[in-house]
Amino acid sequence: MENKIYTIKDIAHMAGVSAGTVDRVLHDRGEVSEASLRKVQTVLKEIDYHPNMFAIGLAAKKKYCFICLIPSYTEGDYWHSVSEGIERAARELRPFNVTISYIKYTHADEESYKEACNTLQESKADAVLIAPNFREQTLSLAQHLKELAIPYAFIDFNMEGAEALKYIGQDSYMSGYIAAKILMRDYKAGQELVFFLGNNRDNPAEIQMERRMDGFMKYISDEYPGVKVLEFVLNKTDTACDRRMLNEFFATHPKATFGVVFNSRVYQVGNYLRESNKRMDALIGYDLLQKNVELLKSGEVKYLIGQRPALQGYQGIKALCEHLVFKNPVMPVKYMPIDILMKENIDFYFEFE
Amino acid sequence: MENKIYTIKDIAHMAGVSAGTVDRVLHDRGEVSEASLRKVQTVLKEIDYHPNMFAIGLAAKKKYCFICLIPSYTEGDYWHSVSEGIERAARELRPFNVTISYIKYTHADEESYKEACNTLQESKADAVLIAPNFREQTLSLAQHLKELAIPYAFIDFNMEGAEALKYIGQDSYMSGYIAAKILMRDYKAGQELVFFLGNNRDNPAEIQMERRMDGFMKYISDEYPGVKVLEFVLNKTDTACDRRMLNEFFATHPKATFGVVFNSRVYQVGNYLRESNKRMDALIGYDLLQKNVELLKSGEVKYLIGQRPALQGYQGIKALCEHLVFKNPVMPVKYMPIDILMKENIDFYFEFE
DNA sequence: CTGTTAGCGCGTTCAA
DNA sequence: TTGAACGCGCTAACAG
Repeated sequence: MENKIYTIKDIAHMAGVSAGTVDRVLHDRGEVSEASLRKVQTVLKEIDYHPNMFAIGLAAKKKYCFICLIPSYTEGDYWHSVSEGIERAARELRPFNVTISYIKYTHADEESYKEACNTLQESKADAVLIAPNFREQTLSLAQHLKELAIPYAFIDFNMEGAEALKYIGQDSYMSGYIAAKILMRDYKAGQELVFFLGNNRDNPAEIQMERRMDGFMKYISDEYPGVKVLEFVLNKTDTACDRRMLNEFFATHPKATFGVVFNSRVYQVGNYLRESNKRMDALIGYDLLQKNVELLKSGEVKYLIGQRPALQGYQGIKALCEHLVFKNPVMPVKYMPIDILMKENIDFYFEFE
Repeated sequence: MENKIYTIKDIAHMAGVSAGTVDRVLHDRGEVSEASLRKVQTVLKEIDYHPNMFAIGLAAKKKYCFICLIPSYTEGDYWHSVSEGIERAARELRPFNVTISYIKYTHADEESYKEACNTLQESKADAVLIAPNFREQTLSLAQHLKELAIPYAFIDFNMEGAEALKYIGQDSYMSGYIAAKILMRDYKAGQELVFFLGNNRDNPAEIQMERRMDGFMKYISDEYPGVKVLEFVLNKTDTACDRRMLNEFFATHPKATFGVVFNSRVYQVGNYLRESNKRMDALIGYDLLQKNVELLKSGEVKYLIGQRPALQGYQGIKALCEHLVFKNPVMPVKYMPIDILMKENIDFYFEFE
């Protein structure tokens, strides 16, 4: 357990070779005789050598170009948080000559995704962070990257079959299960449940929602098997239409006072409630979008489940960097915590700092 | 929004002085004429200069000695987590010549704390991280440090009146309020509440418990004003005694099925329940000690409130470093998130990585 | 008061 | 195949 910090010079001295040779061995870029190689390796085995990161950062001339394939976003939405995490990683890694750029696509728009994938294939990246969308394009992209030995990581959603360096995201099934467990605390016999769903069922991102639903239903069927579950499809954009439909829905289902929104747009329901001066007994949703958080504070939304989007972006980039730049091993899967937020603890919540 | 990365040389060039002078200005260690000072400051105001941390790390010769005054601990307990965070910070900061050492005391033991404070005053530290215990000694220690201009930060518990560089911890009142809100979900009329309390009321750490209790009672009196609340004092060490007393307690109070432990020793109650093959309808406690987590998983404990001890240690050290080494401004207060853990999300929980 | 200079540890030439 | 030499950006010591 020596505490001494060894430098390349130390190793060179001990092995009886020069620093240059040690460096060649460490980065095995050949041009080293068998004899020197063995001498250096012997020394390396004996000591606990950790290169000085600061010297590496300072000296490195190699530029790394990371590209992120993520949905485009507006201020305060989910992918905005992801990009904040990415930006944070970018700042930390800038001294290592890592530069990060983006290729954005429209979420759930197949044409847009396809185009983005193509753009990515044409650009030359050293590593890629992907928020996957459509399966087929993703797999073909993964294939292409694998052939070029370009490491790639997935965030948010794991595309089975495309073996990425790393997947970072939440266990959707369990987060659905927890949503149910939290929500049903307030349940009293006779009340009905509403699932507010998105209207684009062809969307691959719906797979995630469905896993959440499965988890949710698992809890319901275990603990509250008799509960009546209604479904209401929210229009992604047409608020006026939603409003009419919701009015009608709540008029015809007066007992439907427990709501779940499986995507991150619980604000659609929350805003409706606020505007029409209604309340549900309990409404739960996902993700801490600004709009969602406001409604949590004002009470229309009772619970939010957080999945640390910024941390996902941050860790995704860091993982690629660990692998590519620092040559450190990387765990293939990292599940994010399932954070439970209510009016009372939302103010103390943060992902960083 | 220029993206250019400026170096000291750039600044020197722009200001028409030498790099040495710029360095003197940046670290205001005098020996600079009014004229040069102004020229450099003008340039600094115009550009967005961030020194290259790697160069700093590589070049710095100054040694920094940080000392942590914290309770001694055993594997898996609360202060062990804190120290893990500190160690993580230590690893990150080692290249900046920051070394971290500890002075430990026995929690809630006034003599031990006094002695530790004295040891600290005699040792020469460049910065100090304090987990405060007894008020009087803490204030006098703070006074001493202030006179020597040694920065100090508090974690876990804020000692009012001793103006530290930073306080990092949880809002105890709110975390008590949340504990009540969570616990009472399962409440059914007629059931009784038990507060399991520690037996050393003279302990200053009890102040924190009391704030939690206040928050808890605030919720109870707002939402369940009629609930009967019982108290049970746990012996810190004498398990056999506790066991007898608990048997008697539960025998005489069959409706007392809702429990709260305001300190981190919910495992005392949980283990009793497990051993005597009992269950309470709901039991909530604080802190993710190994023992607590096990009981959460096996069901004797239903909820745990987490307060990120490791992050507290980590951020405490980092704050001192930001202030002392990097000369960056530091926010005086940082509240930790109030994490809600249940059997279902405990496996995904982590403070780092 | 100011400019110059010598490293910090490592990556990368370039001669030998 | 190797070693020596330079520079990354910054700090600190030194000479002017």
